[in-house]
Amino acid sequence: MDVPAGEPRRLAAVAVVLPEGVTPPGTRGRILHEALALYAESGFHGTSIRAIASRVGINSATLYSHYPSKAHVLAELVLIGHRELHARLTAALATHAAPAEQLTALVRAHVQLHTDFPLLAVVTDSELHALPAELSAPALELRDACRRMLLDVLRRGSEQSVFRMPDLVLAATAIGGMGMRVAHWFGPDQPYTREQVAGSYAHFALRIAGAEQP
Amino acid sequence: MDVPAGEPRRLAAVAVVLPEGVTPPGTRGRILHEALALYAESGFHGTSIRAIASRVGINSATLYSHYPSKAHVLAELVLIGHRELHARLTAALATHAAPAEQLTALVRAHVQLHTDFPLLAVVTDSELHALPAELSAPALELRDACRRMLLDVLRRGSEQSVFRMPDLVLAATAIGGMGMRVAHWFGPDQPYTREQVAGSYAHFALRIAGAEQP
Amino acid sequence: MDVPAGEPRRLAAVAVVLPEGVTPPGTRGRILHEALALYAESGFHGTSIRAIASRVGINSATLYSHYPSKAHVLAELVLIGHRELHARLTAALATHAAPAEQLTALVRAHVQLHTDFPLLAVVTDSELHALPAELSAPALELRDACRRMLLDVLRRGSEQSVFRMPDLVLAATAIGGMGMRVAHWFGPDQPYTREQVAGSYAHFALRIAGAEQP
Amino acid sequence: MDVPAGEPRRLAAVAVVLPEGVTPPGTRGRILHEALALYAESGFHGTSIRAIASRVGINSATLYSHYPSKAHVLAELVLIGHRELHARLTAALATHAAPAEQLTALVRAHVQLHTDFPLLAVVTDSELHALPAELSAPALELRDACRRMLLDVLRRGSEQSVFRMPDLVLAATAIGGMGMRVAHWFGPDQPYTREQVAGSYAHFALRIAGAEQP
DNA sequence: CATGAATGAGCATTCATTCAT
DNA sequence: AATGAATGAATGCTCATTCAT
Repeated sequence: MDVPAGEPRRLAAVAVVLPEGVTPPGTRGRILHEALALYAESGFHGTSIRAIASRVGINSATLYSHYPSKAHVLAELVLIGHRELHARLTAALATHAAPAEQLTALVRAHVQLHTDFPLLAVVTDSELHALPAELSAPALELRDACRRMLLDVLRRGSEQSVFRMPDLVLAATAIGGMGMRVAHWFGPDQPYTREQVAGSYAHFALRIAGAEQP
Repeated sequence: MDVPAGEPRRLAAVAVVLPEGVTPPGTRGRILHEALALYAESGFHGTSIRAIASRVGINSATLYSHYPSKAHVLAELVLIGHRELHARLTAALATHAAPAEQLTALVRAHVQLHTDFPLLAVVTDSELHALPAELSAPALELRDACRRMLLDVLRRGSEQSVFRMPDLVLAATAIGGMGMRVAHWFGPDQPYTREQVAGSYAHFALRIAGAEQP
Repeated sequence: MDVPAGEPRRLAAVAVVLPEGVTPPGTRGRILHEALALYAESGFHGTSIRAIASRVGINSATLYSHYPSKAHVLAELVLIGHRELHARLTAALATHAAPAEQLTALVRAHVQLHTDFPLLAVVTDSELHALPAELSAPALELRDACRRMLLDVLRRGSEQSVFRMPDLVLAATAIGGMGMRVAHWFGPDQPYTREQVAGSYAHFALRIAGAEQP
Repeated sequence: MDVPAGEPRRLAAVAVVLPEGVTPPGTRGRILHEALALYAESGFHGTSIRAIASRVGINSATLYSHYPSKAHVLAELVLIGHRELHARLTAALATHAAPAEQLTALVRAHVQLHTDFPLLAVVTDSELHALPAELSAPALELRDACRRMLLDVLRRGSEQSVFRMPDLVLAATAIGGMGMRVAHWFGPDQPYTREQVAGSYAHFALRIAGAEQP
């Protein structure tokens, strides 16, 4: 029931994009790019240090001049992804004060992160568990903060009777879950723009929350 | 924004459960069980044939008396998962004729598959891409059939003006996506029963579809 | 300088032929046939017990009802080959009393063994060394007897001044060596009959021995 | 009828010798040496990468820093062997213009290659078929060129009525075959020098060709 | 006689990582 | 910063052989 047509690849997107400003320059940045492409396609355990190095055009030993281990490369990607999500959600939340507008902004931001950086989102969501606890901890804190933002908005909307939903936490899981999945099917082969998807999903979120319909 | 509290594990569930009647007997079935546990926790590439064999209590070479390769073990799991989903959705669809009731039944079935067999669902959804095309093909056909069931119900509901949504396909991706994610957080550590989750999610789906609210 | 055109296969012939009367009946005989084909093509170490069993159409365990080990199958082939050679050479020697006629008969028999049973000859010559000493011993005795037959004929011819050659042993190695190589290139793809090859090689042997030319 | 006394070993020689100047330096060269010894004794399939590495004194993984596969090690040996043969035959041919002298030089060179590098000759002749076609192709071309050199000399000798033989191609197979076999029995345990063997075999070749005897 | 399941040892190869240069 | 060589451990898988049925 993952809707757009089923190909065996893990995601539909191809372009390897990282948020601006956060990618380190030079070889270190190229390592990050190529690792992202491979981790997204084949997963952390399915990707070898040699495969990354080969795509970068360096010797695999050289990678260790830039990162202390294969896991640290993933950790940096996972952290970049979570930081970008957290920053966007924080900014979205600040644009409005009313829960309905905040929920809209939050979901739009969440979805657009997944349309703008689908590879990063897939890696951030699906490969985090491959990291040892001490490397995933910073990302997990950000993830928790993001989760609380959504729950807070839903709670305030409920308290103000702007929202009406059977269960707050379940609504949050539903809204979060549908957004995360976008990274897997969004890509150049389907007809929607990022704004269309984000807008529709924000609309769905309002409906899930039981917001008064305009 | 994956809501219940963040631990580094890939899913919250622990019990290894497979649908009744489809698990082969004897050693072959035990291999399937232990492989499911490991594939769910560490992924296909993160799981070694020796790790599976060791949990089963057999020599790793013995595994090859039952499956021709590591990938065939995954292929059987993935196929079982898709078959169970397809069977449940088909049965759900048959219980009613009206789109709203059908959508409710469909989403309840979809969600309950993810609460009843969370490990299988995670493997089915996340590890399918590790298979060579010829091994994933049967599952992909079933997946496509499931996708069409959901789209058909939404389409008929729209045509009968029972549903009202901005875009049919996007609604389907949202409904499907939120259900798939359930496998990751549902487990013994959270307070909801399978019926509560299924009921709430069916409710959310109706709202996403813009169904007339009672 | 192995003359007919160079293909990567080990020998040109294809038909799997064993001497009449010596092949055991039933499954045991079929094992011998298929083992011969595989040992000739890929060598003892390059052939697995399962490959033999698969060609025979039996389970690999069944092979052990007929032979105590993989090496014993080879040992039987090697012994059959040496027995056939020894029998033919003995018969050839008995047909005449004069050294020149004896040498002719001996070389014709030697060459024809290699044209009649090229696979067996290749296995007999090239795979014997893969056997443990106790399994190869009976064949080695026969091989030694064959060697002595040739040397004796050459010696008697020399003593009677029918032959005239720089060195007896070296002549024997040359005559033996050229005959052994026949198994590698003789086959249906080249224009000579077994009689033509045998006749020419016998002629060459007489010349090597420095026999009076008719 | 392989004449010098029968031991179960594949060849009588022990010293591992490779042509000067062509062996790569350092670890790569040592790998080549030890692989030659083992391939000659036990064949390609009977030799493990670990056995080679152990004789070299390196970890088996280190071998892959020098050769991409076990087959590539054999391919290099087989190519060295064929190159050396081709070079020696070419040089031999150039020393004289008359067919009889050319045949003598050719056979002396052929035989001496087998006395000087018996292990290499055995591997070159007997293990080539274990290579995939693309790895054996360069050697097969050289082998073909060598074959044509011998045939050309025999043909010119026949045309000039210096040689007189029943069949050109069969004479070539005989001359080539007897030379190849030398690698198997020549060694420290027998009384002939390389020059004695080469001289006698050249003499035999002239007789096979039916050359006018001085 | 034949089998399917089982095994311990071994296979070629790849792994992430280290280190001297 | 970058490399080629090196390594110990591990990879998926095949080996010849055994054994209960």
